[in-house]
Amino acid sequence: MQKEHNLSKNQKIIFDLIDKSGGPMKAYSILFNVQKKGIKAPLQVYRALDKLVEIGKIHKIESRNAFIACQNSSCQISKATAFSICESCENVSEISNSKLSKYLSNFSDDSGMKYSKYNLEFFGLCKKCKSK
Amino acid sequence: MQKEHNLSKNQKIIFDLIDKSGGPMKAYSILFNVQKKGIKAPLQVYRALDKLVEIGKIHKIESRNAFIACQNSSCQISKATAFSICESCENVSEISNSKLSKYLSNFSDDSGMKYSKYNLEFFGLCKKCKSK
DNA sequence: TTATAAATGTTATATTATTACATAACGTTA
DNA sequence: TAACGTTATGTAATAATATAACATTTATAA
Ligand SMILES: [Zn+2]
Ligand SMILES: [Zn+2]
Ligand SMILES: [Zn+2]
Ligand SMILES: [Zn+2]
Repeated sequence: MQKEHNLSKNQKIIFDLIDKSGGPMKAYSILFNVQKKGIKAPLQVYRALDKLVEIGKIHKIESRNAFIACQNSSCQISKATAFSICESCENVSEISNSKLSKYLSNFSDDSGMKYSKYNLEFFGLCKKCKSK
Repeated sequence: MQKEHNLSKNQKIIFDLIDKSGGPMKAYSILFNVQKKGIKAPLQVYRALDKLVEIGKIHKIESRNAFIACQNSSCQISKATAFSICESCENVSEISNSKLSKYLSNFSDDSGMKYSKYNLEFFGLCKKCKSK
């Protein structure tokens, strides 16, 4: 059972926007879209984004400086994320593959470092773009 | 046998700096450090960085907006990169593990997407920081 | 209630990266 | 060598991404 997070007003506005968009959104595009709802400053957006990332409702796509709603109901803690990114249309989707996540979560090398978190980004061409 | 890339003047200055630093460096810190050598503008730095990334002499640590010299002589093409990052001291090292790279290079899911590239970042505490 | 933490509002500023345009150096081959 | 195309450089301006600092309000809970 997951912990229920009661989102605050700004957090809810911003999460709903990202979630409905169905894809990755950039911070200033989010800002532009929520100005009519009274969120006027970048910091208001970044604070909500930080919190949403922290509780796993969204993830940051590091290579794109963009944020996407979690598409994987079981990953509320954002400690093990994997994405596939189309380099042509920039479509992004979250990879939910238990073998992969098991493999990476258990990965260790000879550095003596214990990894508590990872983020993996795969790049390529999606079906649509490949057939063009 | 790898292709020999003759670095241009600016590319060489910037690669040498990053390489000697032994760790990740940020673009504007690089800029500051090479101003005495005549490189005065951000764009000069970013152009050299782009080229160095393209030919695999350096990699970008996406989660840190920083650049590190390739520590793995065999990865001149930057298509399959993995790093371990200490969240306390920000030490970064490139992971060179043939099992891991084989596993990820061959990874495919049911999306019909063929992945030509990946970047993986592991996070945790390094030995030193753990024992503090 | 009272204190504590979490969230908000606002202004300013810092950091990271690109556009646009002009010039110079380099490598190839006629 | 001369002409051509490609790559690299120089410079100024600006765009895009993100945080600092400070004041106030709202939610949580002892
Ligand atoms: Zn997720
Ligand atoms: Zn695509
Ligand atoms: Zn490398
Ligand atoms: Zn450390």
